Amino acid sequence: MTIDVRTMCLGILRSGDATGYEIQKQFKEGPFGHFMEASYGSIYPALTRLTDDGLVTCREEIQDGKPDKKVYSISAQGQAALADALTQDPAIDKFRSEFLFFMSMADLLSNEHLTALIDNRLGEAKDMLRTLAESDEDKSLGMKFVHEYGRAMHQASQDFLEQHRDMIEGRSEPPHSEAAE
Amino acid sequence: MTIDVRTMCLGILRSGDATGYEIQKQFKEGPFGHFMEASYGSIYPALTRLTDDGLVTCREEIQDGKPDKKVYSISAQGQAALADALTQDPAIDKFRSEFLFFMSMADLLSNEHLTALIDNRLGEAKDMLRTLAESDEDKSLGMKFVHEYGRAMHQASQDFLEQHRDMIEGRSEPPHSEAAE
DNA sequence: GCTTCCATGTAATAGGTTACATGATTTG
DNA sequence: CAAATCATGTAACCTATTACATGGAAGC
Repeated sequence: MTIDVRTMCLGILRSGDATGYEIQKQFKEGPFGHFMEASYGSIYPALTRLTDDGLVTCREEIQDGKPDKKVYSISAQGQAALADALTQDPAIDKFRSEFLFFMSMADLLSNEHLTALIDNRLGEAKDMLRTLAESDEDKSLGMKFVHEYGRAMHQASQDFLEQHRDMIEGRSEPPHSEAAE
Repeated sequence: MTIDVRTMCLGILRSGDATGYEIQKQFKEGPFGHFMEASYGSIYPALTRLTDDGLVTCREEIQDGKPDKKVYSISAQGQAALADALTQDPAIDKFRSEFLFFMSMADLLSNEHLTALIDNRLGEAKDMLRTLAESDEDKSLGMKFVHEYGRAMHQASQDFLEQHRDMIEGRSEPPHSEAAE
């Protein structure tokens, strides 16, 4: 059994009550953002099921303009279910990079294209680094650890790209369609 | 449109003819292994469709004991389709780590468990590093680049874990069920 | 003798994403 | 005035994984 969205939601709720909307933000920008993800389409059904199973409780906060807010809290049973999930072995880390796929075919791309790709990737790394730097509130040790890990990885990525981009840029001419063959 | 298994197969076939079986190995151990993955269940149907669409050609090699080998080659149309796919913007890199999810909940786990988790993760990083070191044949520039990138990242991961594991290990007692609260 | 490697393929299933539907309020 | 933010939820779709089915040969 692999960690699914339900379990991830339990994990997020452990650091405080939240709405589905807020949980999604945690996946996108929060401390979990750099190694997990989930969309509304999976989060809302997950919260419904967690409620049905008694793993979370839900209180509704009526709001004026917006739709009523549903604030979820993890229950004792939820804590237990989470602890139980942590009994299994974690799946191997997965990294998927279309950027690297593109780079592996560098000889099919023009220098301008390669430069743009690297600049974009570098921009992403810097965005992540900034996001991580911003969310610097008080956290549990575990949170600090994963936070620092993320920082280290994105820094390493940035460093690598800056130091090795010339390896692939500034080479021969872009491949012409009608060039010699 | 995001890079799917079909496109990835085209990319792999660019560096040489291969069977479905060999392609899967490239995803698992080869130079693409650290940033892409695919299983037989997706590779074989992909190759069938690529053949139907004329993007690859297939020649059968009869073997004695084993089932006949189907060796695939990328065609001119396949080259074009690949080049076209590289026109799109690559999707943002995705990293998914159940290991980090576990670590973020470190306060729910015993020191022994945390130690085991880190040791396992470290083992994986070392395995990857070894695999990358082995596949050191002659490659294109692009291949070398992604190879070095992978090396750098796994090295950074290893370094981080070795240098920061004490941050999370050797702490207070594992959470007893009946301990004071 | 058991496991792994070679080798191809199919079917059931799961899991999630994308797009849709709705709508007020705030920010640029 | 347009876009983003807040806020929830459903349904169609897609894609890929898992398990299954088959089986000889080679290595441990």
